[in-house]
Amino acid sequence: MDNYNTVLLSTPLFTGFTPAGLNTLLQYLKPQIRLYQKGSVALLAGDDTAQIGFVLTGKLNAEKATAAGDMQQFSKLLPGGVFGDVLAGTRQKSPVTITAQENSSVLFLPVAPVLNPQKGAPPELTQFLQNMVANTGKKYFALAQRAEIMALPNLRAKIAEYLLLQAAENGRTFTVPFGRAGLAQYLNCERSALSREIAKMRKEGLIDCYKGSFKLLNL
Amino acid sequence: MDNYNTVLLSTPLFTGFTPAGLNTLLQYLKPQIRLYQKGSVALLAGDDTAQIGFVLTGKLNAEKATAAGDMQQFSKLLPGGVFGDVLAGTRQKSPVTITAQENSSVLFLPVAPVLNPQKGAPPELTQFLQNMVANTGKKYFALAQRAEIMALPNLRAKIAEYLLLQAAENGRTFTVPFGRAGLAQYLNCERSALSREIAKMRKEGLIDCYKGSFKLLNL
DNA sequence: AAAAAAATGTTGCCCAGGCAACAAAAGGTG
DNA sequence: CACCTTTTGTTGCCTGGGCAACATTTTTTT
Repeated sequence: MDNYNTVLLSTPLFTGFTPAGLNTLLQYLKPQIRLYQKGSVALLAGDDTAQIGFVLTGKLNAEKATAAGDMQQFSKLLPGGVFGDVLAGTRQKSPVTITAQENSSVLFLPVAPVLNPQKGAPPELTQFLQNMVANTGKKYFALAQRAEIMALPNLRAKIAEYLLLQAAENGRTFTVPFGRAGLAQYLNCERSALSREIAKMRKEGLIDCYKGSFKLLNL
Repeated sequence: MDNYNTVLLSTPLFTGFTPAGLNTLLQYLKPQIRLYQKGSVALLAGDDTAQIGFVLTGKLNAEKATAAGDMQQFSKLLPGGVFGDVLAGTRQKSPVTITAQENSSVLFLPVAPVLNPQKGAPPELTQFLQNMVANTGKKYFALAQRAEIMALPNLRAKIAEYLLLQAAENGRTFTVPFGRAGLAQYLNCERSALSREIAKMRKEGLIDCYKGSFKLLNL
């Protein structure tokens, strides 16, 4: 029981929890642990689950069928990874399929007793509920911010907006959480084009950078 | 009191409510109604409110400061419009400013007693809580879908994906909720380019359409 | 440290689609 | 219906950046 406590506590849905509080809550919520063999499916696109999955061990993949019919990979889920957290509250069907890429174990937490608390619900439930709502809200705003950046009319604007937002959070010097390839994907542009434009901006004296580290010289 | 019940009930956050249930809930949540003169500010960017705003009468505007410093308009809020619904649960600062475009009245609902229910909370609270979570989740998925479409590599793909998604929900013949200009904005492309490509697709016999009505002939 | 693999930089070609400018059609309004 | 406004279609021009191909640097492996 206690061995995966630390994994759960590292999760945004359990921020602010003590190990004891977590245990109390888990006793109430009655989670299930399921094991998946490499290649088996933990969540199928089209399901409407009402459970949140927490990856305890192993590695899973979130995939999505494209219009072309092939499976497009999306994100990897490592221990501490969470899935279904946004979906579980809605009565909607999952847009993604989640498959075990290695033998994995996942803890599933039903949301019904969170959204529809029973007599005997522990006070910790409130914290979890707040975390759930805050978590989804944060994800929404993060996505909205990305959509806004993607919508900008040219590459220079995208880069500038992204860097300015980073600077607003971390000051004029900061390190981005992406490699070039990842940043290109985030900004929705070609990696080569991104390099080109960054080089141009450097030549113009707007920024200074080395790999993931950026310094804004001139806004 | 009863005159704005219907407005609230038309809102996604109150779906499934009876007028009586709504009243019971409101008595517990102790909403505030505020009046705004034309031009005054109902929510300032940077605030971290913990209230959900329901427009009862009038018309407000959601605006956002762009990197360039000017105010970019976003969406209009008419009676039945809701704002702060996603924000309220997170402890984040509002990215938008909301200004009254006409004299308006807004009902504010505090979320604290929803996320942190007190003794004496009515059973209706549960339904509202579920609506809140479902509402944010739905918005998240709607936005994720748009982001995915925007990320497609060319205009034809964007249009096709959008139409296919619509068809998946409504069948081969359907009407889109946008005019051409709105659709172009949603797809993040030029209106003229959209018209051009739609015309091309029509000539190729892929689709048939008149204004907002589309019919998919060949997938 | 040598070799292999992965990430990043650089550059030329070329076309999808942004932009502008105008035409045509559809909706209001008095 | 005559007038104005808004929405939609069409078309020519021109460029930003996608794409491919290769160079260089960094990281990992043995």
